[in-house]
Amino acid sequence: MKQTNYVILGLLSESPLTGYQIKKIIDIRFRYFWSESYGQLYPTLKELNQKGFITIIETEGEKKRSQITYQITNDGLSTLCSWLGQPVERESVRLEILLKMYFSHLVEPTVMIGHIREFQKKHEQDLFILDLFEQELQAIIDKDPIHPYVLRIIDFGQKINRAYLDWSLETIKFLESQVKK
Amino acid sequence: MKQTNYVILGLLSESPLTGYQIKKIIDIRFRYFWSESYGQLYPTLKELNQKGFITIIETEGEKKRSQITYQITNDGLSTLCSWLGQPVERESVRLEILLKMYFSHLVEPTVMIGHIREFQKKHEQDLFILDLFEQELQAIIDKDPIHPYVLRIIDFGQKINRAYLDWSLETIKFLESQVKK
DNA sequence: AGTTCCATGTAAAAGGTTACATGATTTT
DNA sequence: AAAATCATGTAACCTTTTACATGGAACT
Repeated sequence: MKQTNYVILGLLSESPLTGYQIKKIIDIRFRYFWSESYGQLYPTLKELNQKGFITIIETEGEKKRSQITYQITNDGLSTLCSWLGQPVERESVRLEILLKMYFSHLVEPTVMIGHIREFQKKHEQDLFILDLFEQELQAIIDKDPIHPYVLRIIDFGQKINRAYLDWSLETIKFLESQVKK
Repeated sequence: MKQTNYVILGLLSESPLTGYQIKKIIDIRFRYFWSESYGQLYPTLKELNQKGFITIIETEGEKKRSQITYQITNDGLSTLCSWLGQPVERESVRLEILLKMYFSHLVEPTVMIGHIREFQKKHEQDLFILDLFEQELQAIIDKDPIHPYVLRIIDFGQKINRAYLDWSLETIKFLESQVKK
């Protein structure tokens, strides 16, 4: 079963959510290690519902706005737990910037400097947001047993982004030394 | 045009290669930031050939073993260079281990400790190989103007893998503290 | 009145993996 | 003689993105 299923089951194991809310959570909290598109999410929600791993609750409960809130079932929860026990299989990383860096001796060093500055800007922002998250979470760390787990994934993001930024600085320095030649 | 095209063009910009050799280089040198399958590579080589970005040389030049060596054309080279000038677009990272970590409060801490130890082992090996690469390259750094560029991508790999390993150690420590409870 | 956000969805295309087939060569 | 590696390729399948359509609600 594709991974999208488990992301959905995992998020629904915490609380009932709509497809739209699931997408937002992935975009914000999982941004630096996961992504999903609507074209993937909505059909998968339907499939999970058909299989009985999730059910619909309070369709148009109070609001008239069309929204479908899903809840995980016992079947869904045990499927999720059995997946958690399986060995980690897929680890896919594809960084175009490294591909470009590798071949960038073919163009002016300034070209690559531009790319890396963009990369740097993006990951400075990511790190900034993660640091905020961490602070907020540290303040309420004991309120929920999940919090220390969340902190671990925030820490991962921080470490990775710091590595990205270190590399960017060093690489810009190197490329600037190439310009002078 | 999909990224596979540019990986191929990039590698052929250094020297003529067969599809099989391209695959091996990607598996070894680009392992920690890129991957390609044969099902993707061979058809793409055909397409690039049809478009005139690469040509076939010395098909069965000396050896009788069926092998097709490709060479980049001027068209291919200028296509590659124009891509190098375009802003970096896709940066896809999908780490199942973080997904599992996020939801792992649902299972025994020992389960996740097992997963992380595997992860750790894998990236210790990666780092070991990168350190070897670095040493070899440092010894011949002045022999080719490309070498300092290659060193930059090795450095990236080292930084990322060190971040992975730091995180693994800290996270195993945290999970072990959860076991005792 | 217009824009933005909420919210769901689909169809087509693109991207990518897996499993298989084939056969030569080299190593054990 | 068997196993591993070199080498190419394809077809089926799965996964994922993109672009579009729809319309209500909230904000400005």
